[in-house]
Amino acid sequence: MGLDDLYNTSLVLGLGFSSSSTVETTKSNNKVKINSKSELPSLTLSLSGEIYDSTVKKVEFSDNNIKGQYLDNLYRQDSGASSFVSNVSSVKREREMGSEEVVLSSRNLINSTTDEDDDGLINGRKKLRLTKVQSALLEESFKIHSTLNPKQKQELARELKLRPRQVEVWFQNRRARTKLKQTEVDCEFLKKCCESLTDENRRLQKELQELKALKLAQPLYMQLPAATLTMCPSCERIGGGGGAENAAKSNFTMAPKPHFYNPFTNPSAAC
DNA sequence: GGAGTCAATGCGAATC
DNA sequence: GATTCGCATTGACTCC
Repeated sequence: MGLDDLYNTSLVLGLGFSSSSTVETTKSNNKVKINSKSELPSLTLSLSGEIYDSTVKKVEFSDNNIKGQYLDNLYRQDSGASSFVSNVSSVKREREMGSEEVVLSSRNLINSTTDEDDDGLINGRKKLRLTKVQSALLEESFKIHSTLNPKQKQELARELKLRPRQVEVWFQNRRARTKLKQTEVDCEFLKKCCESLTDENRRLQKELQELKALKLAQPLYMQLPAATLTMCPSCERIGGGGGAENAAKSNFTMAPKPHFYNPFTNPSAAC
């Protein structure tokens, strides 16, 4: 099959919705919203060359070179920055978007004839670089909704002159990058939390050690259950049957030094 | 030339 | 069963 056959005689049957309407569905997590107002499915029949640019109605070629250039322009912007080269080997992918099939298959046939063609294609795969305009539009669209429904995908692909699959892949990779970035941010946050908790733990351990040492150094009266010690309401001293003396003798000093008393054993000790 | 970026691929899981 | 997604991976390309 030659280019004449590919380009002039390939008809594309497409099923879609009218461009003036929008679809609305709700997806659980990603908040995809598409308005479903006056949705009218439509069937279109066109030449394969019209797929990526609806403004192109009819193109006639004087020779195969011009035809080839036109084919290239369908897949490339900014001097080759956005070239489509993908071996559509996957059966899964060949199912996608029937209207593109003719063109993709045709291009693939062209590429598959040699390992390297005029564009420097090697094994049918060349790095696609999106143009700034394409990237900007994709980013804008991503800000609005991080996932696309088929209608949005088609629309965006048509605007950007890309395959729907390429738009889909871009969004998948973009989501992956976003997730990776968020993971890195979360990781940093958790690191700081960990450091903070480690410091806090260290401080509390130290405090615990000090309290244990304090307890060992405390006289017996201080080790009484709290319920048995009552602060003297008048002088704010705690009674404790000689505890004060022991406390005074103790090497441990507390400031201000309280007055202990025990109302159960020596109620008169209160001031 | 090695590292990083990013479009593209393949596959399994989930959903309908 | 078809479709879409996430994920791991590949490979082309750029930058230093």
